[in-house]
Amino acid sequence: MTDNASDASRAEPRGGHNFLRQLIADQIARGEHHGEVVTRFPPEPNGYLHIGHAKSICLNFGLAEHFGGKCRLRFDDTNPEKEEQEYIDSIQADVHWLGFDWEGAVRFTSDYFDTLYDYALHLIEQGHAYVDELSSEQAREYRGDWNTPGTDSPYRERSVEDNLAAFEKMRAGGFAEGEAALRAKIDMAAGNMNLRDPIIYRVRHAAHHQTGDAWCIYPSYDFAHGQSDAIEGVTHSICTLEFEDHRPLYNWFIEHLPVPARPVQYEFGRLHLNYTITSKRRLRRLIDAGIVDGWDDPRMPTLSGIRRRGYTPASIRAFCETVGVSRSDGVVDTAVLENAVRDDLNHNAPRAMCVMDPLKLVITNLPEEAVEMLAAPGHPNRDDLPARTLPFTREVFIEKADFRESANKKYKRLVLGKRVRLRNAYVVEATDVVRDDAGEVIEVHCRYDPDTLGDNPADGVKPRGVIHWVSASHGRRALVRAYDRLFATPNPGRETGDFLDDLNPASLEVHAGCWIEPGLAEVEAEQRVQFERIGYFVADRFDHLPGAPVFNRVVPLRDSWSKIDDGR
RNA sequence: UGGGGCGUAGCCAAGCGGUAAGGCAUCGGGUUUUGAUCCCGUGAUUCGCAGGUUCGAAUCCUGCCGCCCCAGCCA
Repeated sequence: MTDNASDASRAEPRGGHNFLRQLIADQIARGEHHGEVVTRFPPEPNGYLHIGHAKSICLNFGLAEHFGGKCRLRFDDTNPEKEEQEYIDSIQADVHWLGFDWEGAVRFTSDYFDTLYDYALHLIEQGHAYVDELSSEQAREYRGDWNTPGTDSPYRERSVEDNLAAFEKMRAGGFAEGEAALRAKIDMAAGNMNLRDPIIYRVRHAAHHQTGDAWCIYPSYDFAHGQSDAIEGVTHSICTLEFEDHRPLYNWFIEHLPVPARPVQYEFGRLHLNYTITSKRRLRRLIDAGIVDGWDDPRMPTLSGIRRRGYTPASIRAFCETVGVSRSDGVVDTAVLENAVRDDLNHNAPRAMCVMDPLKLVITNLPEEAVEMLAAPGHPNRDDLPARTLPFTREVFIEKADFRESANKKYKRLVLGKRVRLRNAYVVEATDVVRDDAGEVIEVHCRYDPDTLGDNPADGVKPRGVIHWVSASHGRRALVRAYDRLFATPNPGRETGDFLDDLNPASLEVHAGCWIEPGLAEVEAEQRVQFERIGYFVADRFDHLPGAPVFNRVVPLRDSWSKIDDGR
């Protein structure tokens, strides 16, 4: 299956509760917002999007979709020193991949720099803002702390004319960075630190990726964000919990400025996943330390990594829906994410066979040149997926783990002297083994029962189970990477102090000598498939070549057996 | 010691004065040519703790405890 296949069935997933969806439904019922809901996804282009952002994307776009409103993509680009075009591109690609389209053109906070500048002027003229020439160190001292009220800056009571002139000097490049900043005149004794005369504009002699050298002063997040929301007619400005105590400031600006609309900020709890990390700093360390291959390594929690791992956009959306949206800060089990993709792939991924750790099985009552083409379904309960054809030959490969010389009855695979069914083919009975000089079994001999295609043996002795296989003469070689979670502990670094000490040493196992059924060698990159009895896999987005197949394991099949009994 | 939040089953999460939804996980049982899927069944005398109001509280009041965020001219 490809992404489009799963997008086709974009049913409203059920499960998690979303307090914002309910709140908006109530508002609309009361006749608010004129029935129109406008949201936005406002990333700063300073890094790659990760699974946590997916929750915000699904929330903002999902709400607009649900209420027939609009959602836009707006880059919050007020800090040119940390932002890059590369991120602007990757963020757009990731949002699209997730399955969302923003209304109209991509927006940038920098689109509104002129208006924002005028708003700043307005604040100065109204006596609500002043240019502070305290250094940032001095400003920190004046700010006080949680237990000490701040002290007014000596520049706080400058005249409007004075401020206007100083602000113009800032804009014209008359100040070096840190020498002056425009601040809102609110309350230096406020319990909420955000209200202790917050910065509105600061000096940055840096070129901006969108506006070039047009400006050497840039608005702060607090000043730019709400006003941009107002300019765009955003009705619900949704952000995460840590911005909660910025809300009074958000409202203060809206109330003191001649903005065209009055957006309202709402906060929700961030997504935390156990066994993973999402901090930009730590993710970068994984790359720098060479532990992963880059931002899109299949083990990374970035959307590009998750995509390369083989997760479907639909499964990420379903996951976000399952997790729900609330105001509490919880930690979601990674198993829920894995389960979401299993759900999707179980329904949509075609089945195939792959032997990852091969052992030769010789069917001695089959002539060497015999090739029987067996039909196999593409999916056990979906006949709309195309069937496949499996060449059945004298020599096939089975998994080493699927054969034992002796085992108890719980072992439902091939045992010397016993029977097992080859998936989609015949029942075989193991008769002999061939050993190498070290005594290791390198070949198993068996006889097959030609009357067991679709039937049990006539003598009533049923096979113990079903194992997968690939023709040794007609199968194709493949490279398979078995990925697992990157960390071995639920909260990396919590106990050890350094998250790098909690790595899962087996997060990647490369299987170079795999055998896949012939039809599988020609699949396209990003095609997903279930290797029966093993798990879900995807043809690598970049490394897979027709004729030189490379598969990534998305997630193994659920396995209730391995944790119960080893069958010995 | 200040300000803002959050505490309901292992994990998410409803409930908002009338006697504890749902999902994931777990554990039983059934079906099965994937030890998968699917299908049934399975858990809180109790809602952080302690008091109080009430015929009746997870829901209201008081006090306490725990966890998260805030002292960037970052977002």
